[in-house]
Amino acid sequence: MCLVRGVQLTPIRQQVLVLIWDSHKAVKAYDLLDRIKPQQNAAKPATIYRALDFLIEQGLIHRAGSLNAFIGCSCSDHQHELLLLICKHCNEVEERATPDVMQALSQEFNQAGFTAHSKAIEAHGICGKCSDFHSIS
Amino acid sequence: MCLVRGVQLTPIRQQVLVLIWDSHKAVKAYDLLDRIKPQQNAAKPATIYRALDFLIEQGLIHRAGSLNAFIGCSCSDHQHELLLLICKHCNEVEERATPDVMQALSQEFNQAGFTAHSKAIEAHGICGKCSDFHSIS
DNA sequence: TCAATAAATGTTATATTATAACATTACATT
DNA sequence: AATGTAATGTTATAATATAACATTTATTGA
Repeated sequence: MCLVRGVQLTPIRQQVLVLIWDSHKAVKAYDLLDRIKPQQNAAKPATIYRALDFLIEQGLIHRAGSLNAFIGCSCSDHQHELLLLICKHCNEVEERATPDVMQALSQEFNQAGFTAHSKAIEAHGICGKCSDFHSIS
Repeated sequence: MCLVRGVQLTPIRQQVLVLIWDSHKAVKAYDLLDRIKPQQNAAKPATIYRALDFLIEQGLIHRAGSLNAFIGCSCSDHQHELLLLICKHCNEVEERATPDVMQALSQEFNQAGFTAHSKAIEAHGICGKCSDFHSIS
């Protein structure tokens, strides 16, 4: 994908991307910094934030504003405007493409005369797995 | 409203709320800290963050996660799950109640088996006023 | 090819945002 | 008055993020 776009997925950027995809939880920048140290001994905050900026620009990850954390984008090649379902219990983040919601949103933008460049929806609550577990036990 | 709920809108909390409502832009915590100093000489970060926590709990303000900033909630008495339209040009934030979007969202939660406790939608772009201005000039 | 340019990274420092932990005060209830 | 609770004061520090400038690496174009 990066090849096609003529941008470089350098080792640092790739390592950060892999670390983010290592779990389905939102990851903090400084956790990434700690975890990239074995491979990038000289890594500093700027190292991470630059990689994050790049990955966000390319639509490969999202910033979860409500958490000050980052999460891989599972639909990078098509639209990556999506809904993040953040579980308070297991901390996993589910991403969903939401055509209906997005269409309703677009209408709202039109009504408001607003030109949207980016949009983000974040919901906090309890995911299916965790509520199943609780109701069983 | 706070009376009805049996919670205290103390001077500090009220002053913070007023300061937030002083503009329709999202306000940073440390700006609030500076601006409350004339009235609350002893104010420290904790002073502000405690007031902000209270106001968020009561649904009187929102945290705009994508900005690390805070904005008054114009619909505190009914549902305060809403859409924030953040203008990159004038920095004003318009809030809109969005029944259609919220309904589509609820369906999405059902499908995902997700129990939502809170939801936030933030859009970045250019507001009507600013795009009018640009197209005229 | 090689100089010029641009892109990425290294490095140091610091700015910004937020919370922890414990002390004190204010006020209500018994 | 004693007790409890909510709010605030106070000090310190943690966590998140960027600025600014130097150096290295990749790309381009003569």
